[in-house]
Amino acid sequence: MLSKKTKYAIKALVVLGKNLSQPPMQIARIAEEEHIPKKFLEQILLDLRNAGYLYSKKGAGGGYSLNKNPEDIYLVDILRITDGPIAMVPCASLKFYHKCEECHDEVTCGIRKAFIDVRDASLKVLSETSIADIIEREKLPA
Amino acid sequence: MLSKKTKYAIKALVVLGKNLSQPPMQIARIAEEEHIPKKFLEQILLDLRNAGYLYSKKGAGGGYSLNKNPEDIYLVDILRITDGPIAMVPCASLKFYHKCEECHDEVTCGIRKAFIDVRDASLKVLSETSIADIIEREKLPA
DNA sequence: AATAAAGTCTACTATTTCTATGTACTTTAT
DNA sequence: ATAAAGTACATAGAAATAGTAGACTTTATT
Repeated sequence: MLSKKTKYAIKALVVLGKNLSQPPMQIARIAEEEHIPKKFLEQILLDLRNAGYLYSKKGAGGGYSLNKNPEDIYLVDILRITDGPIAMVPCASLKFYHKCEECHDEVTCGIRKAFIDVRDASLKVLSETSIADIIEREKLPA
Repeated sequence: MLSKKTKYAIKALVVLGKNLSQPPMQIARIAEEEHIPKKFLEQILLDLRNAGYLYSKKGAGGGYSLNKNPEDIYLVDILRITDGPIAMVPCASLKFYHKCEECHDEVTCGIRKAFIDVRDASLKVLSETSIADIIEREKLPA
């Protein structure tokens, strides 16, 4: 399951993606609109900022805006920042690989091989879906 | 991430799948071979049994064996028993669907649509991979 | 019939991870 | 100078996961 952190991150990016040409948007406003606890959202936006996806401005009239085009922000990127690995087992992870403690022999492990396939399948979708796609889909009928 | 419960369940099923023609195997032996806490494994095997995947026999000489062919036990089934939903958001789940609390309008929700795609992708792999496949893969070179 | 070897069932505890909040600090516009 | 914002770090609270305990039932063996 996706953590709330990640869900909030995606929601915030979608909101900011709709706010492109406007002045930066305050945390408090995003929090209110999306029903996200403000202090929690602060942390999340900071993570996204430190990862290069957001631009922030301090002081009066400050706030957050996207630092990339919505077409160039993919779900994989966000998930990896907020939730970590995409794979369901650490030994099948590309970016957060580490050995499973109890594993005898990783090379022949059939479980690992199966979950590498699962990872590849979800990775494909997550790498093809951008914030722009999500915004676009909200305009369409179900 | 896969819970340890699920990982243990898969390992146990694989062991039992290799034990097909032999007499039932004791929990203690599976636990030892796979380095799984025995009492924890008891619960897991019980779940798998109650779901119809294992046959059990009490008393001296008792133990567990598969109640289906390894070819007919798919990863999806196991995950759903031990971990629950395959989807990453409840509103995109087939078997464990429920509304996301904070969701305004599910029908147009772009996040939901994206994660339905993700679910379909992983579901496909998980529904195509059986215990027999895992056993088969362990025999192959990396 | 007695015994020991197994699984069953329910409840509980411990640990970890996730979610959220609190406080003090920095930057910037007015 | 002041107020409006973000930044940083620490901590608390809640929920899920992992693991443990103990009493009970069934069955093979003697």
